[in-house]
Amino acid sequence: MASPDLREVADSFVAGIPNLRDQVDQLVRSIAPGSVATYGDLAKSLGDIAASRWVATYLLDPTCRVADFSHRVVRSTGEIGLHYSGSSETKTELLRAEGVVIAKETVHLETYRAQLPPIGRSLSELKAWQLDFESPAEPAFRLEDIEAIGGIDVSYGKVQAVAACSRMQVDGKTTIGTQTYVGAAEFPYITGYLAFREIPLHLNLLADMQVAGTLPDVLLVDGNGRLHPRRMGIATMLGGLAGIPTIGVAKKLICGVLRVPELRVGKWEPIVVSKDQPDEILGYAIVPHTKTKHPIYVSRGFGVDDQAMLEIVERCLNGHRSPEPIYWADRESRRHASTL
DNA sequence: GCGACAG
DNA sequence: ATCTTGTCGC
Repeated sequence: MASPDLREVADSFVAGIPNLRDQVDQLVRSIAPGSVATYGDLAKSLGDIAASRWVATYLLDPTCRVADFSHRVVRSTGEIGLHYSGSSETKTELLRAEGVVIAKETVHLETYRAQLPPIGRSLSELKAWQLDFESPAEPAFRLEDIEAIGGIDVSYGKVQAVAACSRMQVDGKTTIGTQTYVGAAEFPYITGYLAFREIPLHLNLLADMQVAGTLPDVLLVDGNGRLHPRRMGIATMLGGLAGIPTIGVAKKLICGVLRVPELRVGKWEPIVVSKDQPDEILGYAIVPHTKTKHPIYVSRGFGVDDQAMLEIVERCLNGHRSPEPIYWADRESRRHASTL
């Protein structure tokens, strides 16, 4: 299997990501004076209610390009909510001036709710992309053939972000080296869509490593793999795009439930879709050491079976909560980002 | 009122 | 993820 030019993979991936800010701007401008929409209405027009918190955050930012129209966006309860000016009274007065009746700081949504236009090429399309994503054939993974285990993470500075990949020997604990890549993270963080925020940085870093001949044989990714609402977390998508075996390692549970009531330090326990489906295992949780009560959540990314996955992660556990490659990538990317 | 979700 | 002080513990 010819390995792909990762710079080209990065460029074409980026080309397929919509600009959510532009789309929210367009939607907000479409709300006529005298009517309102909710943050959730806008998110649904983008294609996923999960974006509602980001929409609210964006519209409350004073530098937002549609700040002058953002008073027309209220909470799902009809409550006026916050305003970029810092004053809900200002927001209320702006709405009243446009003829909207407000009682008890609340709008009657049934009366004033605007009809929003549909948006093409947005979150709905990204969701479909995740559901339809076709991973290339997974080459047989042979644990005895690997020479380097990588860990990849992203930290954020004022303007730009830094991706770092640290490589360790097969013992999982001996450092070989770290490479970094600085770039912009354009796409916002929305639960379930982390891949579209961080993979552009990941792929460009991996492209640099491809040139340098330093690509690891397996990559631990800060985030989930199969343990994802659509079974397509960042680790799975990155591995499929780059053709590199990956494992997802997260610090918080995004979905699913623990199959057992309690975790024991150092013991893997399955995470399943629900108590009713105890056989569909999405990933595994483990409390890595005595110092912490917090588990990590590990799931298959691409090209590695569950048994090899757990063996690799175990080798990398060395007194920190995260496996060493991720621990170091996090440390280095954060240190670099703090200087930006 | 509560659940409630990677980075 | 980031914003943030001192503080508790190994």
